[in-house]
Amino acid sequence: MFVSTATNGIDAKGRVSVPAGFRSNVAGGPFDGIYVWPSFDGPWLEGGGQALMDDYLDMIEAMDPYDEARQALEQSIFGEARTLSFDANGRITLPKDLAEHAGLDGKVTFVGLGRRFEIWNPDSHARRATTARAFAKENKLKLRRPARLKAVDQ
Amino acid sequence: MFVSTATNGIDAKGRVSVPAGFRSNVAGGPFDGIYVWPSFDGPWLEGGGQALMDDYLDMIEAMDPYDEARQALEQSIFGEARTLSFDANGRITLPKDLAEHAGLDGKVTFVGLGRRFEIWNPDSHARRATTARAFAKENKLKLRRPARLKAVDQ
DNA sequence: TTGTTTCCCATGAAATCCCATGTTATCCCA
DNA sequence: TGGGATAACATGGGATTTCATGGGAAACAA
Repeated sequence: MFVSTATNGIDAKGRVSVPAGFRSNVAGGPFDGIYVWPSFDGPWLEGGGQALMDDYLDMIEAMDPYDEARQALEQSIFGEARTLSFDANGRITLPKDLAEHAGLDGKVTFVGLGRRFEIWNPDSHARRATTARAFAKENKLKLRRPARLKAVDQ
Repeated sequence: MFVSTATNGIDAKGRVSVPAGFRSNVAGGPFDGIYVWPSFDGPWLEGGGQALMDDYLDMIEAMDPYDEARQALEQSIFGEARTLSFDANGRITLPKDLAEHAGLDGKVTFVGLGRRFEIWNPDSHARRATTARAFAKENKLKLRRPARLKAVDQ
């Protein structure tokens, strides 16, 4: 599970350390690295490990082959995603176009969100985190008991 | 189940002993430790084990992916949470920003609340416990034996 | 060549591990 | 039921490892 937030630097070669907790979370996969693609929702990046991509594949395969939404998702996720491998010190090299999409420069913020994570410009993320906290407080009642807990007769 | 209240010291390195009863409650999980994040409701910390985080993940994933409330909750829970591992003696190291959020200094109070627990400044907790007791007395008639909840495969 | 990418090693700071100790709680047996 | 033995717990401090980061050399591409 991806949790917590960490800000690391981008060096002159475009390298960024992936937080150690994120790395251990994808360890054991078919390759030593992560999948990253531009969010189609805004100026940040989405990422995850093999397990996340398998989930998306299952969801997409459950749709009809020529469903327009399916084709859009296939294109926007699988078409845009990169496999970024770790170097011996746990860094990835961020491709320029991805850095551009997210407005990354100098420093980047990794945000764990459970099954997946996001990569943000630190300033943009700080603003978002502030509003999110207020919004979470107002909307906490939307959290409902998990579906896997069912009432039964005793 | 997390129950009872205990107050332990923070040492110079920021280490705190987690009450033994809390530790045994999360034993057997994928890592030997707890998840802790700042409450978005006030100056204290929320915590739990893997089971609690799995519940939150289920609840959040049951919401519409583009619901703003969902994104705010994802950010405020998973984005802010830390995995704090126990050392050989059952201590965690409290990150400075978490200690700051809860106004912790010298001593901390763990409060068991069933599926989750909270971490408080001992003085703040004493004040809250007093008002909570009065509130419970006024609202005791709301207690009803619920239908039993059982975990089921989905 | 010239620029880019990958691999390798160095370094300082921070986090973690390991061992020691006093105190409290629990066990056990008379 | 008393009371000593034993184990569990909370705490302190030094040693070691991990982590993030920087830079050079070798492989590769244009």
